[in-house]
Amino acid sequence: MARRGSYAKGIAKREEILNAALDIVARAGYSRATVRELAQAVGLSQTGLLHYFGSKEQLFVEILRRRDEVDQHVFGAVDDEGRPALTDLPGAVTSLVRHNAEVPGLVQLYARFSSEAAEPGHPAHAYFRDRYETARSAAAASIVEHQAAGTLPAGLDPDRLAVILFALLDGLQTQWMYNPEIDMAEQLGYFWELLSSKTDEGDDSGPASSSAGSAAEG
Amino acid sequence: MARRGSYAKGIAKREEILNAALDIVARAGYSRATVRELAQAVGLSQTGLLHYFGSKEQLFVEILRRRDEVDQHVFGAVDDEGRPALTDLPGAVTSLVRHNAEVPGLVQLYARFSSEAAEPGHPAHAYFRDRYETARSAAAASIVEHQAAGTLPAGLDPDRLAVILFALLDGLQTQWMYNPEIDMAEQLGYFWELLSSKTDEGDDSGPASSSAGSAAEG
DNA sequence: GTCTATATATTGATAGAC
DNA sequence: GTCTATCAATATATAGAC
Repeated sequence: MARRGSYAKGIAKREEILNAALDIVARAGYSRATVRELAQAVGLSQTGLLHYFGSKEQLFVEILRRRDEVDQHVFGAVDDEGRPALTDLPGAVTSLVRHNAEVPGLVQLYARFSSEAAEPGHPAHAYFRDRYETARSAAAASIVEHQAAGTLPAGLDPDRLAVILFALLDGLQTQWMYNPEIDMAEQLGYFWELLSSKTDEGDDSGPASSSAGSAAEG
Repeated sequence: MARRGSYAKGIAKREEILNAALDIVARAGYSRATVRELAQAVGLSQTGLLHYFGSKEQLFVEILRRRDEVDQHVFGAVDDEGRPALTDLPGAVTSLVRHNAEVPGLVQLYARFSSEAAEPGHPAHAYFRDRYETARSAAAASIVEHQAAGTLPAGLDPDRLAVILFALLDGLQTQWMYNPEIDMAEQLGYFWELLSSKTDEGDDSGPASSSAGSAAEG
């Protein structure tokens, strides 16, 4: 849109920074993920980088957002126009998990930053809260579709299953960081297996505790 | 054992510090969990506290160890002599989770510290690695017993289920920190339900990826 | 054993020049 | 937009007195 010197370039530079940061973090991990290091990696001074993202927290949030966007396109949660796509949920999630095992630094960034931001006053608290909300909501919707299509047992509770799914993803990553021999994809596959072999009964008593969704997971 | 001035007192003081710290962290959370704050809370100077635990990391590890011991006794993973007890695993874990919801600060400490220590070089890395190993091992053993007793389907793979169980516990806590309305115990109950309604078939293909165990979980 | 004082290190943030 | 320089805020760790 806007040419003439400034606006467009600023956006481009932001993109460049984000992509580079994503790359560095993926390899070097969280400890190297200081504003200075990241800045230097893209040939900027600390101040230069902070010019684009007011604070470290905002920078990190943008990095994670960026990553989500990429993952969502790669693993088919959204189509080329960015609209939610109806894909094979188990397959997509498993692919995602397999991909995550290739970028340990990002897994670490996600784990650390999300646990730091769990503190209610943290600048990135809302980001994660909303992200979980959205992800659960999308996953639950996807589960419903699978049930309609007969690819997941109708007896499953979409909302609760969505919570469990993302809990599992996060938790697997933690254990994997301590023992890379743990095969996240394999474990996840077993989980789907457990679900599928569930006897197909109607609904049950307990009230669902939250909403549902289908974004990518860190 | 040893009387005469020093040794015994040192141990007692350590205990006192640990218990107090546990209490403070449970209420105040991780941000207040600086060596200084903890020291002051037990009427010591920062140096005074560090005299008992060489570093912050060691202190935190001891706090978590302490907590595990307490939890294991309360929730029956070990008997009064400290030997592994054969108890109702689903029940014990659910009780534990319910208890954790009462001590948000500890959940936070666990989440943050365990994600920090995930970095391979971290002083507490080995502690968590071993803890997960032990916990999985004990849980898997417990699952086997339940299967023998007919309280869990024989078709379940103990090793993989143990990984999934602890992943679920960790992950639920994360989501719960961002949205306390998420009922961890309820979610866990649903998970057990899913398992129990599993059609009771024999074993299957996939190789198990890790070992098993039955300690408490943060 | 416990304290005071201090060293040390890190890092995020700001002021202001170019 | 980008840099240099500098601040300021923590926090942990250590030295050494009492």
